[in-house]
Amino acid sequence: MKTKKRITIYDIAEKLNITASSVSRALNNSNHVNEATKNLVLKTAAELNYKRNVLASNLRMGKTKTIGVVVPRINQNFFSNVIAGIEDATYQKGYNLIICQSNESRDKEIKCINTLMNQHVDCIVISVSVESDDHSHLKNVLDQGVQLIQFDRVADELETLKVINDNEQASMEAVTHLIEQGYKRIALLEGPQNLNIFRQRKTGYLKALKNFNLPVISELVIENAWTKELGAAATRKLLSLPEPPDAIFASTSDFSALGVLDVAHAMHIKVPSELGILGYANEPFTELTTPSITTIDQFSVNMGKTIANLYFEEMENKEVVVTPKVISIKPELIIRASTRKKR
Amino acid sequence: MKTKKRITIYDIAEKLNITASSVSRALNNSNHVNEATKNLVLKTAAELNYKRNVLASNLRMGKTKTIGVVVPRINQNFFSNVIAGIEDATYQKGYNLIICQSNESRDKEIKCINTLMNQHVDCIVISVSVESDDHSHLKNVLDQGVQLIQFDRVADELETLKVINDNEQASMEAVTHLIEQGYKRIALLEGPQNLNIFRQRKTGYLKALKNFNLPVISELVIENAWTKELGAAATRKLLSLPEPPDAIFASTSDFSALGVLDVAHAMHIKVPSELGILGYANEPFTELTTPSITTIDQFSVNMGKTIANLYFEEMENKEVVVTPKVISIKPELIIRASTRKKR
DNA sequence: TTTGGAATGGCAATCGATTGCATGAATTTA
DNA sequence: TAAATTCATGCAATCGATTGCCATTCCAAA
Repeated sequence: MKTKKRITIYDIAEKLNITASSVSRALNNSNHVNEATKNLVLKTAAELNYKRNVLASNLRMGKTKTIGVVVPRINQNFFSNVIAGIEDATYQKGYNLIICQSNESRDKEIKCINTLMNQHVDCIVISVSVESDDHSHLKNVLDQGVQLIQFDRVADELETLKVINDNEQASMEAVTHLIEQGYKRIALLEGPQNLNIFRQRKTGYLKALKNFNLPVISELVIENAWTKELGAAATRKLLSLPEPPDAIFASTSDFSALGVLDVAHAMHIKVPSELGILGYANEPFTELTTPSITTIDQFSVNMGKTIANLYFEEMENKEVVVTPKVISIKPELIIRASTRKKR
Repeated sequence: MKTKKRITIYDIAEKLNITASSVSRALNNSNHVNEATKNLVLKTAAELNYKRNVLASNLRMGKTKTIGVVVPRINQNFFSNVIAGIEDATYQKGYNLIICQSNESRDKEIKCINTLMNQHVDCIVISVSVESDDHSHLKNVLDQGVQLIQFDRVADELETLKVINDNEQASMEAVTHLIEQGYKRIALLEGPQNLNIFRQRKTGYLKALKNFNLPVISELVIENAWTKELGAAATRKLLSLPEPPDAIFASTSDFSALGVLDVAHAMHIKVPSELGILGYANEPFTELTTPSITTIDQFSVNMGKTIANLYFEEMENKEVVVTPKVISIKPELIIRASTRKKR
């Protein structure tokens, strides 16, 4: 390991017989240096292959051009897409990304936040874990003066920048679609209601029913069916009711919709003629199942880019105190075979 | 933004009427402090909610407890799984992860490496982009004394730590399986041959044919068919041959296998009876297609953990100059419907 | 000729934590 | 009792970059 000593501004200064101050000013394009020396410094810096020591710079400046991202799971399609979007946009501005996963655990989430704060990130982007009810750790971030942007799963009560989907609207459109296809007894698989996205989706479901004067049948609303397994279990229960549903809206995820489909297959129930299935998130696999699954696309990569750009905008007019900004992205219903009852 | 000033070791020192040196020693559990003062410092630090300024520490120490990861695409299942695995293992050791994506571009890859080097990461983990033939930018990393770990797609000629899959073996097993199922004219969709993983998979294919004394039919080997679209195009070409293949090994990815399947469906060719299909990577969707696709699992999350642990091992015995270590993970053939010709 | 101001650039402190060396006290050994 | 150790702590430099303040030079206006 022959670690040759890195070139510093002092090396440049020495070579040019000036002080480090001037070198620094030249490199930062300050107008407190002569144009000639500025060029000289730039030229020498290039020659010596000088690289600014960001560690020193960060310490001095108190900022790191780094954004911390906390998601429940990195390897979940929606989240990895959002991250890809963020990376794409931040990269262009010379920002770095530190990624943490909370594994849906409140404890780990808190630790992630602490780590990121210790790293002095300039901004934290988070989609909260399912366990996180109390958001004091997020409040801390704000108190420390660090920018906080929530996305997708957000804590409503915290006044932060937010980038969300219009879950209610999407859900309403989805259920409306089911009704228009002629489904009459529509079941809802709902997610943990402490997360607002799942509450909103439920609201959309209820509103759609109301719009068409359909009754809300409580036995058709299943709590906490947000994994493939839970979705399957819920479906078994639903389909063995005296009056089973003729459609199931897995408002939690495409994975639970997949559980529904599996059970339907196993019970030889025809989809979509006997049972309509609708998922959420437009996971890649939804167009590959037989039948393909109708679902809702959240424009996840785009969401990531929006988050990044929101941050940069805020940075630019940081003096102006804006009311907490919320950007809502309208998701799109992707109609596929699993709900095409009418031909 | 009421940024209360952070507590530093000087604040603790002042409060206890000692110097910052002693505080630092106490916090670092040095044995150059009295046990009593050490405890006192620890207690006061906790009371004042002291957090070490890692920026300052990093500058002084010249290391950052940060690992940089460069992958072609964050939101590709294999890579996001590997990242998840790395995160999981590094998190426990208090390390951070900076993630970059090269987007399969050599230019971007170089920029990523530079960024990470500027950030003084302790280690760079990379799976090279398809465009990267010349690896001088990686050599640079080594020259600067930064640990470099390659995985999956590796530059053979660079003497670094490597974590790879035994592609040749896996490929051979896959083709052997096809032969044993009774397929006789087995086509190969191969990837860009500048990447060693694709060369190895081809070698495996050739070896399997040889083992069974089957001829290599050059028109059944299609170059550069590594996306869904290219896989589909290749399939159309193959199936319109005077003597078409009875099986296609999409050695590049499950996506190209998906392209094969699509074309087979469109041409009303029965899978697996008339055409066997075999993919690579065990993407989640492969068990959801009709028929489900036989593929090769790479234990991606586990691969990530292996990478992280390899780094930590190396750290511990850094004095010992070990010959560049290569860890090869044996992938597993997942046999599904798309190749079950015999019943 | 004098004065005022702009343009340059140097000095030194600062951002916090770490650490080699020195000092002085306490303890042990001869 | 004197010399030799050990132990605890302080001092000051260091890691590089940044920046407020001051000093000098030079030119233009009065």
